[in-house]
Amino acid sequence: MLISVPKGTKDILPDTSGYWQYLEQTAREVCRSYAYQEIRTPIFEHTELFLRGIGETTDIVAKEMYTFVDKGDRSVTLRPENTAAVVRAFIEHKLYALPQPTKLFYIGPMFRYDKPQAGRYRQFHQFGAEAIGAAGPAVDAEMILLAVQLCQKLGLNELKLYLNSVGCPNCRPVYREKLQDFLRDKLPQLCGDCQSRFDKNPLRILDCKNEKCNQLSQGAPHIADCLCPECSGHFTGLQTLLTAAGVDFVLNPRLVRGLDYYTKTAFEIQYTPLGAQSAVCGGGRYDGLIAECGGQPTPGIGFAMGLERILLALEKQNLFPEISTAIDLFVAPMDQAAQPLGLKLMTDLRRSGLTCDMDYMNRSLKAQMKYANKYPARFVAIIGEEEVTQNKVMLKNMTSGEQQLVDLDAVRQMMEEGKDKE
RNA sequence: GUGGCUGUGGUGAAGUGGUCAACACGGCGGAUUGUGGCUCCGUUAUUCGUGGGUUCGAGUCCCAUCAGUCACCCCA
Repeated sequence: MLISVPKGTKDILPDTSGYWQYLEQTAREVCRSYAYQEIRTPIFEHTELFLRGIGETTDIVAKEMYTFVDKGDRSVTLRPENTAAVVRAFIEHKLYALPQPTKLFYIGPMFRYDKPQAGRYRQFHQFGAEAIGAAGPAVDAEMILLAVQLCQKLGLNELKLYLNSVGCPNCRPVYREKLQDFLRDKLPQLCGDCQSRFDKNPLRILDCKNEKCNQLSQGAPHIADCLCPECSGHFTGLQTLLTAAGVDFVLNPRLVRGLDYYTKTAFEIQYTPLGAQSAVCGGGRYDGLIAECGGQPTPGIGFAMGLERILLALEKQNLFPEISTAIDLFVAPMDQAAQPLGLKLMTDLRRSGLTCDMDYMNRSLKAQMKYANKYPARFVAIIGEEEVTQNKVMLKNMTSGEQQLVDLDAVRQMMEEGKDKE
């Protein structure tokens, strides 16, 4: 019986790992230019962290976590997202003692027990950024700019930025009640999911894809109209900043985040061609989270990007860079007696940064030439009996077809000359 | 978690109850016993996701199971 990868996981093979490296590198570059520094937190944390941070009633916590008890009887959980862990680290290592705000980014795998689908895996990867310690809308703007700029740098267009404010503990309950009042008499007509949402999280009803629910919720009060002066000022301030920065956005009063910790700003970047998994990036402000996790009350904002989804979008738009497998030199030994000389040659060249490979399969010379062409190799060094006795190699330039018998020391020189000509 | 579709070699796929499971690409080997990207030749699935069942006989029908995929749900 063959063993395959667990459901919802994937091997990233050499034919695609280059795209991942490109994506990660681009993200790092953008972060560098925004002065965000990388943080690497553990893949698993105490379950308690996510219960408190994300919220016990959210779907993520209620039914999607990989939770287990370890041999020391501790309940631990594979991280389903990384904001709670970053906040934990912020408090644990007293990063608040450093000049504020603390600007961090991360790249790594996350785990959710979901039913797999295109762009949705049980182990998936997120790139995310967090800015902790600053309350004003300018950080919100920077955060959104960072996400947008990364998308632009990757060449993605057709992206839409949606913006909303979900209020704060002062004004959200007020809005919640208004919304419930509006929906109360329509309750029996709503779908089953929405009926149960009515008490738990009525804001999510606005986000329901069911057409009937959608119609019924038309005309519902907008949260933007119910914000307290503080939140409302923050929201308009952010819009002014974004407009000044030349960022297009769409106000979406129905945009709701799925995690409990969000306050004020909520945003999402969508790539519509991806269908049901069109949300490529999502984030927002979480002014209550740090205190919730046991720190001093501290404001914060962040976002996360689904890298598999970004990759899907890049693929759809043909935006992958060319990944070359070319090498500088392929060594073709005619028999095993030629191997020591070949190895020695390669070791010298590799030390000086050249890429070399050799045939290890005792193939015929013809087969070796064919193989060398797959890379392709710029040069091939043929080593037969005669070469071994003379301590030389037959160096062939694969572009020009020229070849000559040369000393080992001369090989590098010839290869560099060849490079100049090209 | 709910529902629809799919499952044949490394890959793309023919085959819809009855002799060796087409074909294409790729891989390997050869035509040239020291030389590539073209051409030609040979070779490459004791077996049709897995396990049961129906039948004289199943890749082909039925059931179960697993996996993939799409939609819902959820979210990045």
